[in-house]
Amino acid sequence: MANSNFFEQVYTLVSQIPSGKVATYRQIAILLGNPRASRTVGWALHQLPEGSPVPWHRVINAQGKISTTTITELPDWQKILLEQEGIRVPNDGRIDLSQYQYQFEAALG
DNA sequence: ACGGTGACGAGAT
DNA sequence: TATCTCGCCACCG
Repeated sequence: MANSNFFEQVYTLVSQIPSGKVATYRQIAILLGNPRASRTVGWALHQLPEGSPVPWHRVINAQGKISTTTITELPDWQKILLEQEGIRVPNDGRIDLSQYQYQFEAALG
């Protein structure tokens, strides 16, 4: 179908993450069969338009921290969104993955 | 077809 | 533990 692109698969997978849970770029990459394509996963989310229904804010790096390097506003914005969903973000910015990381059970449909 | 790009990751210092 | 460096790979013009 139209969703054979790597990007589309990323979007589909990220859309499965429920409110209050998070996933890592590496986790997504592994589920898509490319353990080393984590950068591409991040890039795919970077390309999302502003009004996208994809919950991009629920994806963080393997350290449990918010990435969003150069873009100034996004880090705080993403933190706010996560806290609104009940995720506790410590002062050092490290989210407890053992508590909040979502385990994709059924992956793609 | 080719090379630059980039919300990453892991190892080295 | 904090930083720095380098390798990775799909997308786009």
